[in-house]
Amino acid sequence: MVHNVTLQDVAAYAGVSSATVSRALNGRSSVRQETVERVREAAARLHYQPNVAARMLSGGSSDTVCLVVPSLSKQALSRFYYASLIAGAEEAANEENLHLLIKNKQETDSFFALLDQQRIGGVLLRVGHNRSLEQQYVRRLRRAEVPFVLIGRQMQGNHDLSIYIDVVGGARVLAHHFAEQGYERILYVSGPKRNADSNDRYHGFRMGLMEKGYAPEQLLVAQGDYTPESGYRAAEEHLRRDAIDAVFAATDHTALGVLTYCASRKIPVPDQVAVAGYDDQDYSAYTFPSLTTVRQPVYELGQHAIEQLLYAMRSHRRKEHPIILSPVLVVRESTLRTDGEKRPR
Amino acid sequence: MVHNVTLQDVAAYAGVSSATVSRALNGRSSVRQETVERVREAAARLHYQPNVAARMLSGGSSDTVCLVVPSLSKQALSRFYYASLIAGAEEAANEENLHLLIKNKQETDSFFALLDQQRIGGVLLRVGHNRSLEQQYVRRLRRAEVPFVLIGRQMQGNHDLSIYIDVVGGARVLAHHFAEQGYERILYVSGPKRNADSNDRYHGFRMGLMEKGYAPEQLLVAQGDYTPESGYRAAEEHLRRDAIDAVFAATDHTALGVLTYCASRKIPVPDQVAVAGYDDQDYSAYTFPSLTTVRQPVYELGQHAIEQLLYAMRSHRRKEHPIILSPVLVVRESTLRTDGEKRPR
DNA sequence: CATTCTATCGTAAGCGCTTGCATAACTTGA
DNA sequence: TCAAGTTATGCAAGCGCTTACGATAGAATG
Repeated sequence: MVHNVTLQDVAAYAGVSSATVSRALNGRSSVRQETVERVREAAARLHYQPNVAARMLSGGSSDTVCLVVPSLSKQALSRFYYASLIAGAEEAANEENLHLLIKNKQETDSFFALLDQQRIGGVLLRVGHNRSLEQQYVRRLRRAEVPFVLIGRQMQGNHDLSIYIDVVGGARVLAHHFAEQGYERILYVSGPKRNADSNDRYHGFRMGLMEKGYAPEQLLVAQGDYTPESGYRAAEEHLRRDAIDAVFAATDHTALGVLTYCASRKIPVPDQVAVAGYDDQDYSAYTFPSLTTVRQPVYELGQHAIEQLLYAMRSHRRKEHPIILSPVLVVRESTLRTDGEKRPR
Repeated sequence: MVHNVTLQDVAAYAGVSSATVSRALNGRSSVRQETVERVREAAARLHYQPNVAARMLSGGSSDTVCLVVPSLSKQALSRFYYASLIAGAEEAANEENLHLLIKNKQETDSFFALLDQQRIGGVLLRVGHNRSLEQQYVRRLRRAEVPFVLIGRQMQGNHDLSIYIDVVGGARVLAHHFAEQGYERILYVSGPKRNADSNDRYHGFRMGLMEKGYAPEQLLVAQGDYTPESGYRAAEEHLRRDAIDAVFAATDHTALGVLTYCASRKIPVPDQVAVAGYDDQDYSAYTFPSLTTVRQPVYELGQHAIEQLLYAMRSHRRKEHPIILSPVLVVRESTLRTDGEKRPR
C-alpha cells in the first residue's frame, strides 16, 4: 500500500469526476441513482478510505467525538463509573465508525483549541460537578455549532440533548424495599455537601419513605463524602446512640465502611442493622454479607449517549426530550431480614 | 474569531514568507536566530494555533496519540486498572499538548485505517493478552513508521520501547512478608490459566518463598480466574482439608472472595488464616479485616508511557531499555499476626 | 417550436500546511 | 578579486477533499 487510494482513483475507476464521487458518497447533493451505485461499487472495490484530514481541511466534518469527563486522577473513587462510561462510549463509537477522544474537564484550552480547529464532530459532556464551567463549555459548543450531548443530568433552563440515569427513582425504589422489610429508624450517610447526585439520592429515598407513610424523624442524616472512612465514622457515631436499624449509604464505598464497622464490632448485618449502598460496584456482591444496592446502567449510558450524538450530528437537530435510563434495585443479603420480624408496611 | 489565524497571518505580521514561519516554528531547517524569534513573537501575539488537519495533509505528523487497550466491556474486572491507566496517560498527554484517542484492541480495522491515514502520531499499546494479535499490531506500526510504546510487558525478541510494572518483584516482596510472619502452609489462588500476569505473580511469589528456605510442598495452588467467586470456591475447597494458614490470591477481587468465605464460616483472619491480594483496589483498605496487598503504580504507568512515547516521537529513536516501575507492598491487618505466634524465618 | 427549468455532472478554486528547488546574500580561500 | 561554498529565505507545488459556479441535456411550458 504505497499510495492510499484517493477520491481521484475512485473517480477514474468509476469514470466520473472526483466532485461527483464526493457528492455520491456523501449524498447531500443530487446525483443520479445509477451513478451513485457505480461510485459505491468502485469505492468498495478499491477499498477506498476517505482521508479525514483532507475532509476537515476543506470544511467537512470530523469523525472524531470527544468525551469530556472530570479529572480521573481526582475522582479516584468513581473510576469504575468512568471506566464503564468510556467503555460504553468507545464501543458504540466504534460501531458507528467514529473515534473517541478523551479529555478532562479542566483542560479547557486544549479542548477549545480542538473545537476552533473543527477537529471534532461532536461532544459528550459529563455534567453535574461545576455549573459555571459547564455553562462555559455549552456556550462554546453552541458557538462552534458542534453537536453535543450532556451526560449526567439536564442543565436548568436549556433544552440541549441530554441523557441521564434516574437517580431519584432508584433511591425511591430502594426506600420501598426498606419499607417492605419493615425498618423503622433509618440513617442516610450522604455524599459531599451540595453534591447533586447525593442530594438526588437523598430526596428520592425520602420521597419513597414518605410514600410508605414514614414520619420525617424516622430518617436521620449523617454527613459523609463518598469515602469508606466516612461510612465507618458515621456508623460509629450513630449506630449505638440512635438505635438505627437500617443504613442507606450514598455509595457502595460508603456502605463498605459501614459494613467494616459492623464487622469489627460484631454487629450482625442485617439482623441488627441493615445496610444498603448505591452503584453496584464490582465487589458489592462479595462483601460480607453481600450488599443490597442500586445498579446504574453506566455502560449503556455511554452507548446511548453516542447514539444520541450521532443522531444530532446527522440530522443537525436539537431540543429533544432527554433520555432517562432506569437503575435497577439489586437486593442482596445485607437488607434481607432473616429473623421473621418483618413487618411490611 | 471569525477566521482562525493561519501561518500566512503570522508570516505577514513578521514580515517573512509562510515557508519561513513553518520552518521557524518547527525548527528542522536553518533559519536565522533573529528571524526565529521574530516569528515566535508574532505567533504568540496573534495566538496562532497550527491547524493540525492541514499539517497532516501535507505530510506532517499528528498531535494525537492512541491508547490501545483490551475491550473494557469484557474486562469488567480490571476497569479500575484501565481507568487509572487512561487517567495517567490522558493527563500526561495534555501536559505535552497531545490528545488521547482510546481504541480497544479488537477494533483492528478502525485502528489500522487511522494508521494508514497518518492520523496518529504515536501509539501506546497495552500488551500481554493475545500474543498473535499484538504481533500483528507491532508489524503494522513498524510498517507505518509510527512510534509506539508497549505497556505491560516486554515482548519477546524485540527491542521496542516498553514500560511495565515489576510484577514478579512485587509478589516476591509479598512472599518475604509471609515468611517474616512465619506462615507455613500457603495457598496461591491463581488467575486464568496461561494469563501472563498471574504466572508472574506465582513465580515471583514462589521465588520469594524459596529464597526464605521454604520447601516446594509448602505452596499449594488453586486454579482461579480473578473473580471473587473463584476465591470463595478455592477457600471452600482447600482451607479445611489442607490446613492452610495463609492465602495469596492473584487479585484483590479474588482475595475478597476468600475473605467472604472466612467471614461466612467465622474463620478468624488473620489468626487462623492470613489473606493477601494484589492490586490495591480502592476498597482494599476497607474490607474486614483490611487487606494486605501490592499496590501497582498504574497512573504513573500511563504518565511515563506518554513521556516515553514523546521521546520516541521527537527523536525518532527506538531500542531503548524498558522502563520498569516498582510496585509497593501494602501491609494491612489481614496478614499481621496478633497472637504472638510469629516465627520469622 | 422556442424558451425556461431542472437534474446531473465537470471544472477549478481553495482549505492551511510542508518542502523541494531556486535565489540571494555572505563567507572563504587561493 | 573571483569562483565555490554556506546559509537564509522565498516561490510554488502539492496533500485529498468539498463546494461554488457553469455547462449540458432532456423535460416542461406556453
